[in-house]
Amino acid sequence: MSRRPARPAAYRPLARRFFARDAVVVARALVGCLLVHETPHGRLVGRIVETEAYRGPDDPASHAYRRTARSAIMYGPPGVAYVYFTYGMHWCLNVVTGSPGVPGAVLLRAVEPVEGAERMRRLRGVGPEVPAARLAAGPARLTQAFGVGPRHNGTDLTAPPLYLAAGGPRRGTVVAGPRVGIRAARDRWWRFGLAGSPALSRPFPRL
DNA sequence: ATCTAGATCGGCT
DNA sequence: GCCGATCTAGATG
Repeated sequence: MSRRPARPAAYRPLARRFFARDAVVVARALVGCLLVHETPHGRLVGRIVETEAYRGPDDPASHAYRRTARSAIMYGPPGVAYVYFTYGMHWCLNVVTGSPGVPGAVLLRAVEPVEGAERMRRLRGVGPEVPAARLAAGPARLTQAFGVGPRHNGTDLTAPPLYLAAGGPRRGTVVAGPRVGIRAARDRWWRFGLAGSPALSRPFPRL
């Protein structure tokens, strides 16, 4: 019996057309996929356990609700990174969805480390008291653990060094809930997660 | 378990 | 000027 090795020599990037769909569809589909960063110091890999969809002029919570210098990238081609700065100190990573003129993006909120947990620990500046599953359990923790920052804004996420990859058959159930930190449109359940994952930024409310 | 404050600054009303 | 698509440490039930 030949089985998939735990640490394959390479991962298969998701094609650009994967992202050329509605943000809500892509957000749900990305749960279980992989985030890969090939750095000079080694490869960092995490399984995506939490995402959020942000759309365009119909979504008051989205940066692309209005087209501005910052949000213009969400109006561009899909499969591109949108990295923004918030709260004076944090960076968050999105992948642009839809098609030029139809804005959208998916915020990567949490991954469970698959490869490179030790390096992630150093990048986070935390010790062994933090369990591996908590190293990238939040949008700003994720970027810090993966060494992602402003230099990645506008880069292509369908090819190395920083890319998204297929994750094989999805284990577990995808659940939905209101987006975190969003007051507007709380009835739109555009936050998706792997039910019961220890790497979620926070639990999904039971309703 | 749940709350609060404080850090810190770019974007945009 | 105000306010975040956040995180951490510390206090309190």
